[in-house]
Amino acid sequence: MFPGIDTGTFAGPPAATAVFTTVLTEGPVSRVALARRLGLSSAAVTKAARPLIDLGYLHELAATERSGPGAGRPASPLAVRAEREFFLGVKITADEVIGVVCDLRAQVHASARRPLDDPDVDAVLTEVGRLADDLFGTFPGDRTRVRRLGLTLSGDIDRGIGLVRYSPFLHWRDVPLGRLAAQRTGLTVTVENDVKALTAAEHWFGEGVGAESFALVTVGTGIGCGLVVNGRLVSGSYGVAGEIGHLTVDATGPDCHCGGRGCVESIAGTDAIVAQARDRTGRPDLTFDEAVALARAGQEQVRAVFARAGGAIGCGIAAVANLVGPTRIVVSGEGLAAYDLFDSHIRASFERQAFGAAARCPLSIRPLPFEEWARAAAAVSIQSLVVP
Amino acid sequence: MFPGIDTGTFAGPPAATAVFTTVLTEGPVSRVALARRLGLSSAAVTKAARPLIDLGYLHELAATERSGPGAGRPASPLAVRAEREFFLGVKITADEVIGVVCDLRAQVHASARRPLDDPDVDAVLTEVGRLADDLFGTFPGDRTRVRRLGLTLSGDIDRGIGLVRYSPFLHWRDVPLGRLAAQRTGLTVTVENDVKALTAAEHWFGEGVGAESFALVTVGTGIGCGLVVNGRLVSGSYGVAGEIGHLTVDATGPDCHCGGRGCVESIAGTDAIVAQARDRTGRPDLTFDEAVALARAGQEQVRAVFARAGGAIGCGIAAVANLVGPTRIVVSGEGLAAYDLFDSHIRASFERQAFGAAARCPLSIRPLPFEEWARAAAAVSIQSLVVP
DNA sequence: AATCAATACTTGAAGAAGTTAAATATTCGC
DNA sequence: GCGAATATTTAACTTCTTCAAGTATTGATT
Repeated sequence: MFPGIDTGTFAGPPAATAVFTTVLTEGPVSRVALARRLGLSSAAVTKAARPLIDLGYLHELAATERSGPGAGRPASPLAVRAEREFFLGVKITADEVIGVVCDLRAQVHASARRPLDDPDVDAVLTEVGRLADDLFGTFPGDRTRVRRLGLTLSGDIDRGIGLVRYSPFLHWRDVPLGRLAAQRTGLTVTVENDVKALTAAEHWFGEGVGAESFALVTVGTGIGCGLVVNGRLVSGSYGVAGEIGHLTVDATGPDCHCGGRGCVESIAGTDAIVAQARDRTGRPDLTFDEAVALARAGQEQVRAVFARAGGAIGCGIAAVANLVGPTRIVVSGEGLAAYDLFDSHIRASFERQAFGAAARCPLSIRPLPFEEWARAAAAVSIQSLVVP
Repeated sequence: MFPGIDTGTFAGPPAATAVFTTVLTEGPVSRVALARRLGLSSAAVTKAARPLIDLGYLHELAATERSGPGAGRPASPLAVRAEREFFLGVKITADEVIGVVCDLRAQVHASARRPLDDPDVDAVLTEVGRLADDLFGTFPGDRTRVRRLGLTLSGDIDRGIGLVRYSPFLHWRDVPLGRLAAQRTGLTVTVENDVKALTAAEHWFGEGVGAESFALVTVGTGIGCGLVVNGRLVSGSYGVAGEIGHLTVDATGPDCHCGGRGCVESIAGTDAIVAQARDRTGRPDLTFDEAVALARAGQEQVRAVFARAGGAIGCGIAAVANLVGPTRIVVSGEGLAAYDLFDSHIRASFERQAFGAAARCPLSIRPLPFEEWARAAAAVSIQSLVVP
């Protein structure tokens, strides 16, 4: 059972995978509850759990206080032994690499970042290696328990073979990043698109837990979206999916760099907001932060820019709700540092444009801690251990 | 094996279901090809196929001419015996019921329609019963081989329990149509939303065959969309999915009856087109057909109305491509009687607004034969036999 | 024509994964 | 301490699939 667990794979019977992922994502659960949840017999759960316990991935919690009617043997819930294994997660951006060490439950145990001034593949790999060293330096746990690394970056990625098909900001094409990073670090590497990783992380370890379908929207320079439908991440047949930033919301709106017109991003992207704020205030050197400050100070024209942006984002989110009907939607991203200026406009626009019962979809709007992106990379690495 | 095949269920081992659906949707295939396609051993395919052949659902085709390199035993491909079983499909609209009899491969063998002048549940059931009698009257095959009925109508449907939660045009709420129709007809009944049914039908028996993800857009009074993602029909957590008609495409556009603004439907729905055409021509009694005639005759103002409508539909379709990235998209529906007026505008708008590689998604734009909706109902019934 | 290599399919034994039913464990309320 | 209730384990059995070996059928080669 789980023959190759120490050589890097974790392929067991389907029931074992199901049991492990359920315990991992839905906290301590008793065997009977698992059996009901997964449609298995409790005997099957007992059998599936045994090797996982023996290998140290799961353990039994002390019997909990009664919750039911009264009588009966108390349950001994199964829980994940989070320190059984640790994972490196690294997000690569245009100007820095950000890394964390997480345990099996995606809790962060160490974090670090390094600047990046050369987009060359080799230079990036070197910095990733140094970042890993930095992380090992501050990581208080047993470093022999780190065997996996998750890498994320924006662009067109083939997760299956660890290939970066195209990265616009690093100017990479067809870089076999997974293989290269594995050679450098000696770790088992998973590569994934950053937004998809964040979506997967939120689906397994965040607000998306238990949702059959789920969407995560990131607001920033670009406006992106990751989708989980019927429990699976949506990838898009041509590599494009969740491109909420280029939905048309205003046929008479500004031209977009994508060639379209009135795209969400051309109204609500960071650059678009700055451009509009400069235009309205007549200050051609205004920065985004200054625009935020002006809006917070009550400058009506700049506030209107943010209101329009929030409205466009709301329309985009409503489009997601109308088309795929997710159980819940999380809105996040660096751009949401200006959270307070967006929130109400996003909600108002969403509620107006969501069709019928789709408006019942709960919206969480919250800024994102900086290391969350790296944590998502680690989360993808955790997934790759559990569901290869 | 397949113990209840004659009592209405068709639940066999997973491999058998997989083999049958693959042969059904992807035409005659040899056992080896099936094994490769499904990730099974050829032994498993042989064993799974035996009872299906014995029951008369599959048969072996004569060995085909060589296609490969040369040597080797020729394949005896498996094919579906289409006349093994027949299916009734009925679409219920506001003013008529349309029905067909299909074989296992969803080929139409008889078709009929009856007017409907009373939206009362009982009256509709009576007409469905009479329609079934009409169909049996003209059906040339063995009517004891008809055991299933598929019913479709627009609205909010729970396929699992055959419940019509809400039908706007019949003013039904929570009608257990599946149970009622089963009592009347003595058949095993499946109920499904009409657009979802059409999507499923196209996915199994039409242009969507083999596509991992697929979208079907219907243009008419309403503008709807059915989605298949990762091989499964998208249902929407709150019962809403594929609501392409209420995506915002023009923030400064007309108010929509849904409460939103600039929705696709408020620009490209049949009613919206008529209203705009009346407005532009100053003829308050203009009908849709007259508007089509004027446009075809070259009346520029009316042509512009159709152009704008096509543009809005193209934006909606681009939104689908950008968000879920289907392998292909079929555009169809009654409204496409005016196909020639829409086509180029839909394509142009789609190509402009589809992001990057999403524009590679092939678009089929074609009008829909009237009985296609009823055939889709039969197709859903076929599915319910194969995958209960 | 006989043989060989290639490919398709079948068979039977062995194994994996799950189920049912019965046994065991642990608690509460009396 | 006893019985009812609930959780977990165990063992026997069923079902499904694969593996390995064998059969079938063809084209190419001798």
